[in-house]
Amino acid sequence: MRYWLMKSEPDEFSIDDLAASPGRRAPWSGVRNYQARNYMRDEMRPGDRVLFYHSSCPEPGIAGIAEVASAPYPDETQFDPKSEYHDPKATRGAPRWVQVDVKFVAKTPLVGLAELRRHKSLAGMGVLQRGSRLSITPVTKKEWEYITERLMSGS
DNA sequence: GCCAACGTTGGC
DNA sequence: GCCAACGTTGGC
Repeated sequence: MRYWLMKSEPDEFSIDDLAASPGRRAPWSGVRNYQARNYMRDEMRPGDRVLFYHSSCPEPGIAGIAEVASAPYPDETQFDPKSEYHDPKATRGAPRWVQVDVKFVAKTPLVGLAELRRHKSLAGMGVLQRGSRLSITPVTKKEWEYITERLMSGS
């Protein structure tokens, strides 16, 4: 099993939105970056654990935990001319973008970006790298345990 | 709103 | 294949 961090703008789709989705699950659509797509397509497996990160908002940080709940499959929005995620170069015969389903596990006390930066053992995390914009990044087991056991416990 | 950093595009 | 221009991300 692997661990991931996935960014979402809470104005668009928050951890609460995921919790309120039918079956507490939703497709992670709209990824339009090749590296992030490749993570979903090549490396994610159902059951992988996800840190749900809120970005571009007043309090950026990890807001909850989710789980990968499907294999990758084509993202429908790429075929839809009316979607903001439409990709004119994608065809059903040769889809370009994929998504996975993600399932709600828990909402947690917010672990803010400044808090994450405070911990040396998290300094290698993708989301903390200078200029990092990647919406999906791998998380190591050690980082996962550090965050869930030490930064999310109690409070 | 600003701006640094990054990814993508397209002319050559 | 290079690289300048452009658009986007995302923290502040």
